[in-house]
Parts: sequence; C-alpha cells; structure tokens
Amino acid sequence: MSNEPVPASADDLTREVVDLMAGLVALFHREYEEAAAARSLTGAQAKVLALLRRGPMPMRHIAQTMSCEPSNITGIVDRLETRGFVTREADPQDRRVKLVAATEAGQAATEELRKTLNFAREPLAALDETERTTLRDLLQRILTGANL
Amino acid sequence: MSNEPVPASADDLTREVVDLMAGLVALFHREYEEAAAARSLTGAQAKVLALLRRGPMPMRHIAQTMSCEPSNITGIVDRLETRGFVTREADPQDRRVKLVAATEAGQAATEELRKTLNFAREPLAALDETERTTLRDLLQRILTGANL
DNA sequence: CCTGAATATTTGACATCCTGAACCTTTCAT
DNA sequence: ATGAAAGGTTCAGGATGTCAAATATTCAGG
Repeated sequence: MSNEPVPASADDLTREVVDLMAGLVALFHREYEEAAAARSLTGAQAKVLALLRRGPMPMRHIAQTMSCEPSNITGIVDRLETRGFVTREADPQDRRVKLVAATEAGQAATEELRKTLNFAREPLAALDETERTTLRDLLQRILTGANL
Repeated sequence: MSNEPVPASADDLTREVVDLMAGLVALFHREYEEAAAARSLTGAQAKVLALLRRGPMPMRHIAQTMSCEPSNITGIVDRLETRGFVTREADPQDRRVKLVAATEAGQAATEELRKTLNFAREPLAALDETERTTLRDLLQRILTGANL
C-alpha cells in the first residue's frame, strides 16, 4: 500500500518514516524481551543490568535514566539482588545513597545478552556497507537532535 | 566522537547501528507512553485501539498481532470497554469469536494520539527531503527483511 | 550545637500487564 | 451423535509502575 516512491507531501513522508520506526520499535522490543527471557530475566531487569555495564550507579540515577519513579527501581533491584546479579552498597561519600553494582554473574549475563541480541543483524545484512554507514549517520543526527 | 566514516569492521558498524536503534526505541517508547497517558490510556490500551483503526478484529487476532496470550487481551479489552472505547460483538459467522470494534470515542482517541505523537518529527526536520526518503527506503528494506 | 528543610531510599496500597492452567461454548470431522 | 479442536474467559500469581507516607542522612542557619 505504501509503494508510491514519493508521498504527496513532506509531511506524509515524515509520517511514513515515523510509522516505519514504530514497526522497528515493535520488532526490537519483541527480540529484546525474548533474549532477556532466555536468561530468565525480564526486560526491565535486563535494562537495569545493562545500565551498570560502565560501573556502579545510585538508585536515583537509574530511575532518572529509565524515566520512572525511584520506588519502582527498588523492586527491580531487589529481584536482581536476590538472584545474585547486583549488590547494594552504601556510598561512603553520602550514606543516603546506595550504589548498585553488577556482580560477575551480572556482567556475564548482560554481555551474553548483548551478544545474542541479533536484532536487525540479519535484515541489516541486506544492506551493503555504504548503506549501513548512511543509515548510521542519519540515525545519529536524529538522536542527537532529540537530545535527551 | 564517531566521526570516522568506516569503523574497524563491518561487524562494528552493524553493532553501532543496532545501538543507535536501541536509543531510538527508548525514545519512541517514552513518547508513546506519554502521549497515551495524556489521554489517560496505557500503552497497551493505545496499541489495541490503534489496531482497530482499520475495522473490527477478533480477540485472537489481536493477541497474535501483539505477541501475547489471548487471556491478556481479555483484560485490556475489558478496561477499554468499560470506558466506552470499544465494543464486543459476537461474530455471526462463528459465534465463538468476539469481534472487538472501536467506538466513535475510540476512533477519535487514536486519531488524536496519532496526531500528537510527534516522535522524531522535530529531529526529523533536521533532515532534508532527500535524506528522509533515503531513510524511509532503508528502514523499509530492513523491516521487509525481518518479515513479520 | 540544634533545628528544620531537602535528599535518597524504602515501604505499603493499589492498578495494570502478562503468563499458564482450567473451564465453557461453539464448531467441525467422523 | 460424539469427541476433538478452537475462541474466550476466569483464576492464581508474578512483575511493573504510580503515589503517598515513613525513615535515614545531609546540610544550612541561627
């Protein structure tokens, strides 16, 4: 149905791109959830764990990054903690804050998940290197423009 | 920071693109959830409602499209129904199936939501028409390659 | 030093989402 | 006519998310 190469207006073109992105989002979501479930993690747990790849982080910071209430993070970290994927330590600088850190097992889990997350890897193979580079640059411009 | 036009390997390029897409997905998700919440809908409810834009649909079909258990849809449709956004009617052809249809209010809600969903519309403005067309074509090829 | 405001986290109550198993109703093949 | 199969619902239970209230710690002023 969307075979006409040139839409009626630039606005229609934008809407078309937005719709395509929506499809992409749905696809990615499914694959991510699947990959997490394969390690008996939920999507939220996998996301938190992924955030800790670069080092420990206060609860508050996690909540801000995930755009949710801090009280929500408490539960997620609880479940990750009881399964040995993260630890909670009081920050010596400010004993109000708890630093959440991934354990060895936690690091391993995210690393594996990242590897098996072959989202779009196969379909991406349909694009040659030049096209992939073009795509990368376009996405980069979109994301830096959306600056969050 | 990522100004080198050609990463170390094609695999790295792919990973870069995948990471960018992950960022896009996060952004989209936030905006969608926000737009839905502005109409006191949840993301799941908005998605179901959006599915009914083209006409009534059996519960089972909704579940398949959303990749979830049918029993899940029951609850979501329940909530949409009590708020007057959808109706359930028995299919005359096969009285086992229930056809879910959006009401006037339901149609209006999705239409508005679709309009106010300005995801990437502003950042997309940074791309000229040629670039947007290129992006559209690349995304199309990715999605058809991922055949769902 | 003390008091009070502000911050980081937790707790509890509650709604939603999601799964899996058990159950009805209707259809369909034999 | 009977039994298997399919579409929905119900129920129990876990996870996610919000909000308000409570706790603990920090910090600024008097």
